[in-house]
Amino acid sequence: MTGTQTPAGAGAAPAIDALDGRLLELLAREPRIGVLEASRRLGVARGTAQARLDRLRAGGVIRGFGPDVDPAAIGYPVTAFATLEIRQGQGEQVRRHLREVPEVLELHTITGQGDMLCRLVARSNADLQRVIDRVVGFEGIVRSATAIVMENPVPFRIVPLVRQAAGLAPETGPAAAEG
Amino acid sequence: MTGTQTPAGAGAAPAIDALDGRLLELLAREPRIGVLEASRRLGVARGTAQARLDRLRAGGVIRGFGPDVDPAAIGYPVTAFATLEIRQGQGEQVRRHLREVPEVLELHTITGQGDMLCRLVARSNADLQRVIDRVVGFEGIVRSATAIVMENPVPFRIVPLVRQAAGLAPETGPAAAEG
DNA sequence: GTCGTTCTGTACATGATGCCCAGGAGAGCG
DNA sequence: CGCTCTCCTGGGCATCATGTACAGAACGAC
Repeated sequence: MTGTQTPAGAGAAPAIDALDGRLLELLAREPRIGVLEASRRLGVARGTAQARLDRLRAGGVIRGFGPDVDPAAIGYPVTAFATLEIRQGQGEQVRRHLREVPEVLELHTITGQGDMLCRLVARSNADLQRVIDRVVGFEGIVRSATAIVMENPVPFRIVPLVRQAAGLAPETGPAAAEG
Repeated sequence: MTGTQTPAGAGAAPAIDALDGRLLELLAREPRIGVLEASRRLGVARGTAQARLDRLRAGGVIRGFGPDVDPAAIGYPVTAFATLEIRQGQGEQVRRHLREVPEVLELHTITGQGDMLCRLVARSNADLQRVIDRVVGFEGIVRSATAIVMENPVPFRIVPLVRQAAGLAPETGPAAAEG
């Protein structure tokens, strides 16, 4: 470990270099790839690729390799974002409430006192009503606004950001948005 | 393609059963696990686990096993959501514009004519201004509102939804929110 | 110049993978 | 009731990747 940096809190942020960036990009594009195959493609020794990967994982850059599950494929094709206004001091209760709702895929607290933003999924537009009722049916929530997702022109991606962080040139190929 | 919508193949989306659900949960919790180890934990033959996994992947339930990269760890600790109002007929241009911005991690079109919602990251609050300027500095965007994420009480998770879809009992353990 | 770090190339033992097959249990159908 | 189809089981096999280790070379820092 080169543990000179000890950034408390937010971002550890050990800037990644070009090799890290290429490794991450490779893993994002072809997750089934192994360390050995990755090292071949990167043109480095296997030990190097392995050391880099270990370092990225230890440094928290790679949180894990969780399966990317498509909610639509398991019966939840409708996605929505709900903005919730929370009564003063009810934040913790609301958090606990929303954590219990499976259809709440993620929850953020955002600027503006008492505001939260959450991503929801539902089995249908009609079912979304049920989900919203359950979500907002809680005393601590004083107001809510829901926006239904119609299309997803840019699915979640990380590769372009990784390339930028690694000092690599922006993608130029035909398919310039993956990962 | 639009990642969230159900693909044209319509007939697909076969409800997953309990074994599928447990397999998905296992993979979500311990991604480094192999098929062999998974089959042991599930108490089924290896061939069964392998067949189930293959089926889940073929059916689009598992899109892949991409590395879960933490933007904060590569120098982008600030997250924000921006709502954009788009001028009639400029949607496609705006999409292409936003696709070119690495800090745009995902983009959705939402209800309300001409509205989009995107997730942004930045190196700092000050840097966020630069990102927003780049995002909204485009003729097709007539208005925008940004909400900075302060906390993330529920990071993106899929396990509770999978359990529900698979007909398994909701999580009851001490740590009831992962994935 | 010398030290410390990183990368290289190689080696080895272990274990997982991909693939195959015969048999058995269960569900649905005629 | 008996049949067939599907799925799961349990085993085997060859190949391949993994984890780990080590000595030497390249590079930059002091």
